[in-house]
Amino acid sequence: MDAKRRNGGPPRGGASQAKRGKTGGDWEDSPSIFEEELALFEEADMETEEREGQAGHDVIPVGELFSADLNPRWRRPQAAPLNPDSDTLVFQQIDLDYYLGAAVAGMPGQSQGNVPIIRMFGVTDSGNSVCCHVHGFAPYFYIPAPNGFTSDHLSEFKRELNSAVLKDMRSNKDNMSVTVLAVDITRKESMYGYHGKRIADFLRITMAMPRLIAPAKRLLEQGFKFGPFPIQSFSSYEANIDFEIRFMVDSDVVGCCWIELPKGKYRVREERKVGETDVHYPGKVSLCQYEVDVGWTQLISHPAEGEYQRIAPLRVLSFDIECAGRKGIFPEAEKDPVIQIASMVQRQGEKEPFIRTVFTLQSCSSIVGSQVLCFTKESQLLQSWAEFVRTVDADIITGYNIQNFDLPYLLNRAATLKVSLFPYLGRVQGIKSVLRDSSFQSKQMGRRENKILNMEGRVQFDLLQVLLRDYKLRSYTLNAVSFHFLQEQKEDVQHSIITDLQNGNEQTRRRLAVYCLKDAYLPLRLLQKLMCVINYMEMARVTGVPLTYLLSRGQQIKVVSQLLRQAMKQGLVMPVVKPEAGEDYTGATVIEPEKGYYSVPIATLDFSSLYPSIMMAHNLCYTTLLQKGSAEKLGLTPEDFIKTPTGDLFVKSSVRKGLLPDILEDLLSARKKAKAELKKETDPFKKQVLDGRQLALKISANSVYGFTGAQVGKLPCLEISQSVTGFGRQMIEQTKQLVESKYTIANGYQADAKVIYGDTDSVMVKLGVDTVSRAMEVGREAAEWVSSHFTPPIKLEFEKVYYPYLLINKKRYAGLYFSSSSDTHDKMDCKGIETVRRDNCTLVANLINTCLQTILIDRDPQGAVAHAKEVISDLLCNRIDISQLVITKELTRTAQEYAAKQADGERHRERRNIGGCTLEERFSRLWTQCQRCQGSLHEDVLCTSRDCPIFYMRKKVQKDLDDQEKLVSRFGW
DNA sequence: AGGCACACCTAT
DNA sequence: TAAGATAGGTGTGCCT
Repeated sequence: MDAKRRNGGPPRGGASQAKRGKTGGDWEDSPSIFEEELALFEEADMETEEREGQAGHDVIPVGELFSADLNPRWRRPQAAPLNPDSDTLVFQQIDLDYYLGAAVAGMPGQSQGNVPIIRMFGVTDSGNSVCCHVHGFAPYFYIPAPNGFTSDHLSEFKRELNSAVLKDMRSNKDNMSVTVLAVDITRKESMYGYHGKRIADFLRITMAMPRLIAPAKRLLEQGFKFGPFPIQSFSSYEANIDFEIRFMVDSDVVGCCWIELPKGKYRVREERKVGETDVHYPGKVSLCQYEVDVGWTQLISHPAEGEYQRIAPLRVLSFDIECAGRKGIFPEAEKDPVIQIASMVQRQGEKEPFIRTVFTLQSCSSIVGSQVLCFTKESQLLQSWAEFVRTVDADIITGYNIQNFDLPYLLNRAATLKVSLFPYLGRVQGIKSVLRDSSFQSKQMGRRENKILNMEGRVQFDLLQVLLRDYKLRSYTLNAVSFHFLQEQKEDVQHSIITDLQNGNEQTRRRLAVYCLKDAYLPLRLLQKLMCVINYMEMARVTGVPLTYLLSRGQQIKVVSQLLRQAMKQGLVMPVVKPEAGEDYTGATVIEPEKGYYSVPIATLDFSSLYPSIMMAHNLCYTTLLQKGSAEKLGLTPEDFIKTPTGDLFVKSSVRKGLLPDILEDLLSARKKAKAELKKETDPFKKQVLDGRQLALKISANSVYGFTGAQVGKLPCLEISQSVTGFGRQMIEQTKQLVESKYTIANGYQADAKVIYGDTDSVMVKLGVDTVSRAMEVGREAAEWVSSHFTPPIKLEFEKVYYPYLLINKKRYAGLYFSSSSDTHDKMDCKGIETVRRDNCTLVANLINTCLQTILIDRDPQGAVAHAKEVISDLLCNRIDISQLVITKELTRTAQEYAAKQADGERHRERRNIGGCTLEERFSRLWTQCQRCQGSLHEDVLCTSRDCPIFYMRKKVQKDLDDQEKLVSRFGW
């Protein structure tokens, strides 16, 4: 059963269904468009056949045996011999982690016991995979040296701390004797607050393993005594940095960058036979073609510039599974078999997948353009697919909801069938892929329960997760998403008949296989269309975090990574603050709207990148903040610092340039550069990369402010964030004053200009001009003039003209948007109105949308009212498809809660109890019909149950009609 | 009826 | 252990 998308949706969009109207039994229809597409791949393949070997499209009954040699394409290109004495090894690193292992002879670092080893995975230009073990890097943190501390005290401090840490350990299963590797005195300065560039002695404490940092920090905080010093509590610095980030910052490695291992500086690992082990010179442990050891200071990391902007020919594997569920029951891996797995493999940068294959249980007719492998035993199917994954050696694994459905299902199914060789999906031999539960919580995304599966060296890039993070959509089913972005839909197979198709014949199973293949193909198409891989890589490069962090972590880590890099250059260290929620601070101003319908052009002026430019203009940073009394203590004159609108003090850049302004300048100038290159570039692929880059740079710049205001965060600084919003409030107010004072009749203009609305960084101005082009002219001039009143890089820009403009309320308006041309509008822009809100059913959204069009384009408000009345009448007379009345989002979530509850068998706690309505009742109300009126839409049996969707929607539409009428009378049409 | 707390989702 | 920010409209439930 196609379980993961079975989120209980109502029959979707009556139209497409009525058109197709296929039910079980009607299977032997003509080939679908997708099948023709697949067949076209076959023709394209003929050309490359000779070079890459046979694609092998035939149906292959595999039976008891399986051999990867069935298809020579599966393997990566042969790797040329690598001689470390004469060859440099260059690869793009795509995943980076660390493990604890025995030291390798000849490599730097501790030689005793288990040591942390960084592991980088990547791909060379020729498409060969690389696993690189990086040795000698150990985790560390800082504390301020106590008064009177000299190098004579180092060994005693180290000894005492070491024994304290050892004593603190509950169990010492690794039998460690040395936990503290080193303690050094270094000259550093805290990045928090300006204190006259007073560089002080810090102790840099190097630990043997990353997990020893936290206890060492805790012990030092709690109060630590050593030598002649009294017991004291030490604050710590940079003790909360992930080990991977620590390494990347220190070695100047960023996510997805190119790594060069110079000749003579690394060692190649060879394949070892069983029994030939040598603990000091280990053999290959990974499935990668090249496996090497290198000292952490020997590798060269190339900044993503020039030729190193390129992307290696990564292998992207997309897959989808089908299981044969029982009627009406969510498939359970313990009971329901996996019957098909379709896989498509594409090289990043190429247009089409070069491997298209489907593994089926039982026979299946051939499909032109793809390889069908049939199995008689499910366990064989599973094991062979795992071997397929290992053979293809994918760098990126994608699909739709693979993280929370397909992969967990396969793993659990394999465990049920005792397919012992299945759960080794990573690139490191002998590391079992294990399922874990995790819950990720943020204000932005709420609580999200996720399954986590380790697959060392392969990046799991679940398209659903990407879409949930980056796009606000009404529905996240693969079908809806494909339609939205590709105007294409899934193959038409009702999930309820999947089991029947499986139990039919090789023709019905073929139909299922085509469906399954398409579900593996669509994610690839979407990745390509949305440029996800490229955009994520650019984000990793810009912010310096590993690719995987972008999907598994929040926003903060990206800023931390950049902050640490900038701080290191200046000898600054980042304090560890313990997160505690405090009082909210004041945010932006929303100018009281002059509500109404404007049949004159309204010019809109915006501050571009308002918050970043405020931080740059006023040098707001941790390092420039003057804490209470500091100004006097440091003998600063009033010329040395500024007072922000919130009364906070910051030194000027003449005294010290802040880190945050530096980061922002780098980001924004890099963005300018990327945009300039984008303009010049002709190669579409390079263009995509550059566009992804400029987008990443913009997003990164905008997230710096949020980081300083994140009270439960790594380094909140409300003085910065409240000063930023304070400046913003002042600026929007001043902008309003300036515009209204200059553009007056008294100053020789046609009319007195009026700012009718504004939010945070924008003002909407009625300039009193008649035409769009005139509004553009005056708007441009006004923006430039206002800009001259502010400190660079703060800049007010003319952005667009609305004509006409309907201002309903704060954060709710609509208008025809003119920016590229003054003759024709680019679009109808709707903000905050039902049409853009996902908590409304499509009937209401469509109704309002049509009304707005009638009002704004046809300029016929009476027509809008008439339309609303017509819809009401349709509703009362049963002429509206019930699916139009359902809120997809609500439905999806309720269905998911329901499914989750069924899966757990646990008592479900209502998050929001609506009128004592239980989850089951809610589910059934959304899923089917109101229990009382049975969904009747006729007025005679008007249902007044609060839980009746019809009643609810009728009320809603009625209200919207009222609103329309109110609008008409309010604005005097 | 009106006020309040809360949920949800958007604008910026 | 990790988690960007605040402002604000609209609707529901519940109390007085």
